Amino acid sequence: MINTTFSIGDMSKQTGCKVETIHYYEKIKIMFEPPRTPGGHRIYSLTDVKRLNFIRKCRNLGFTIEQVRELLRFIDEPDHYCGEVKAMAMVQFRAVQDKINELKHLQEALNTMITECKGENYTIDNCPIIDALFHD
Amino acid sequence: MINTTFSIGDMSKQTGCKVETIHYYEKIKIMFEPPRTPGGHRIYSLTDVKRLNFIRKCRNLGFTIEQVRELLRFIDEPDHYCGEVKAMAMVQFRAVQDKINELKHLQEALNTMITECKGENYTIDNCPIIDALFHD
DNA sequence: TATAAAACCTCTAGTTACTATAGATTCAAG
DNA sequence: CTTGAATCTATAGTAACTAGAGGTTTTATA
Repeated sequence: MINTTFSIGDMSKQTGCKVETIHYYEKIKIMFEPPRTPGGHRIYSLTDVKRLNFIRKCRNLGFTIEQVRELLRFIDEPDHYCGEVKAMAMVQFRAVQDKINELKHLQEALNTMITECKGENYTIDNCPIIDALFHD
Repeated sequence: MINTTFSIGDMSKQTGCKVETIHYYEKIKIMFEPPRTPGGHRIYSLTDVKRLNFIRKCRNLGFTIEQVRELLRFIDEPDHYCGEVKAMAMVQFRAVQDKINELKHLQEALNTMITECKGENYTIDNCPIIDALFHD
């Protein structure tokens, strides 16, 4: 069949995106309002499934909704260049790198505290972790 | 002076924590309600400054407010052991490690897309990034 | 001491990206 | 034809703040 249709539940299964989230994406207008059955249930096409997949993948890559919205503009409107997309991906790459560095610092701090702490039966009074955190 | 006092603005400067956030911490009861001036302004002590510093440091280390609340219980209530604190720090350490691994995967995916993309004058139609995201 | 500006007060609503609930309706299977 | 699953709309809740309105108090300067 060329014109397969999907209920919102089908879409949900295809994409791993919850039904409520699809409603939400429609509300914030990154998914289009689909046609309805006479009873009012949403009818989706394969294009919709692909679009939703795109959105989910972008989200998993750490793009914000607003960034996804921008990427979708590239798709929805003609006259955009691949370079624009690449630039966004590179910005995102650097943002991820920053986040990784930050977390590494954090991990070091935790590690220092953990290795210095004897644990067990020592009381809070002389716990190096509390100490490190509490006394500047 | 032994009993130095601080206005909420002083506290804010000492800790780098916004005034509104201090209000918020009071509302959710991780900071105590301090005494007031006759006019109703909050009066803080050095202990309050230290407590707020503790909270901010924990937050910067990635602890949630609820985890901070638990750590504060260790401080506020006697009869707790250092080992409990250490255990929480270790759980946090592992959580951070997981997050780092996740971000590294994400970064690889982005990198693959970026290196495959010629950018520049190529149109959206044959952009490998859009392609990778859109066509499953 | 008067006054004006800065800081503070309370309360409410907004942020991000969903998630969860309630109560009603529609659809699909037997 | 009936029943249970899926769907509908609308609203409120989540985390951890942030921002704003509109009013009062404090502090610094003239």
